[in-house]
Amino acid sequence: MLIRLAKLCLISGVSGVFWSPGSLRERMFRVMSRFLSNATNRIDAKGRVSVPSAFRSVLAQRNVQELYCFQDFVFPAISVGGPDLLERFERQIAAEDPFSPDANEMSLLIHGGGVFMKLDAEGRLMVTDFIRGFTGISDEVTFVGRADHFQLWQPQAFVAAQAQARGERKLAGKRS
Amino acid sequence: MLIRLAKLCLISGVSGVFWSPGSLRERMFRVMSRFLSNATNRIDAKGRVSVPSAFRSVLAQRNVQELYCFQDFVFPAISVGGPDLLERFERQIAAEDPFSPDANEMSLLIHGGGVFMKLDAEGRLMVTDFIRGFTGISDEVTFVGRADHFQLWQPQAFVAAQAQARGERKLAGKRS
DNA sequence: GCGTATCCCATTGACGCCCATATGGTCCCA
DNA sequence: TGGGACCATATGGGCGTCAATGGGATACGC
Repeated sequence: MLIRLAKLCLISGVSGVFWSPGSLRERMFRVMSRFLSNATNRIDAKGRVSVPSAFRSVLAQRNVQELYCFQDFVFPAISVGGPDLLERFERQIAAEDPFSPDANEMSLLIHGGGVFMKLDAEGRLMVTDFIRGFTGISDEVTFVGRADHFQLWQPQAFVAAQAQARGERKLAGKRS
Repeated sequence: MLIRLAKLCLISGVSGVFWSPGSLRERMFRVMSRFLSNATNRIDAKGRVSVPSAFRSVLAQRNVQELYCFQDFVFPAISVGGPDLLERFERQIAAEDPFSPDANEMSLLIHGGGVFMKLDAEGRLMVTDFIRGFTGISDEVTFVGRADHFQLWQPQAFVAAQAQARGERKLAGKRS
């Protein structure tokens, strides 16, 4: 527990300049905080789970009311961010050849595979079948910060993926 | 030809709606009223199925009373939108040589392969043989949001198509 | 007149909104 | 420095509302 809270404490206090897309105003917001670290919360009998407070305050700072959630392209995880996330994807569609089947597939994933969700008054979200089926989540959720968004993982799947990523980096070379 | 028609679909649809000029307020409105996410509902003994509430409210915001339904150009799915969808296609045809093979075939698909439908008082639509035959739908329908329209899929066909699209994206390494 | 589609009402199960509580941390003061 | 009041967060649960579904009744077309 001590370790978990210590991790969370880091999140709110982060500051510093880093590059991100968007206008100056948007960047000013993002500079102040980002989604960092991870925490595991339980799902209650009604299928709800509390979003970590640190993540909620990041959302509040960014004036994010509705959460755009989609099934991640590479990991068995649900990625969660503001509507700007969806707009970035749509911009990406518009950027590449809009005639390509690629764009059509992209739309199938980000529109057909994406949901807008809202938190309740206590900062909890419903863990729907949409989330459970794709992630394998049953009774616990691991929230993982990814700077401009965060992810929902099945706890064991997360530690496994993290361990594998760590191993691959070790094999890849001695770069930091 | 199929690719060509798919192009027309993308031109008139996804990219055409959301990147048109307009005030921030107008864009906000459009953002709020997109068809997003997917949901699977049962067909009752009379052959009716409830359109998800989220989609119905989008239709209401756009003052869509009659639904224009047509067989999708690339997927085994029925695409559903307002009359404006059909009008965009017709404008597209009018833009080309009216006697060209392209325009001819386009008309064959959007006119010959399209119907108008209405929802009942509870927001349900009849699943006709027109829909069943083309999609393979039997007792359940998956509604899939596609930004400016939505689609009716046979549930298994949808997860298969989505999985394939995701697999191709993963291989391409296009994760943003 | 019979099959089909539309209208209307009932049911129920899920979800949103609200308040309660416990657990653990922080801060203040002796 | 240690104890205790105070606070924040995570979690549990009651309850009302609404959406999804089922089914009877009626209108319409062949």
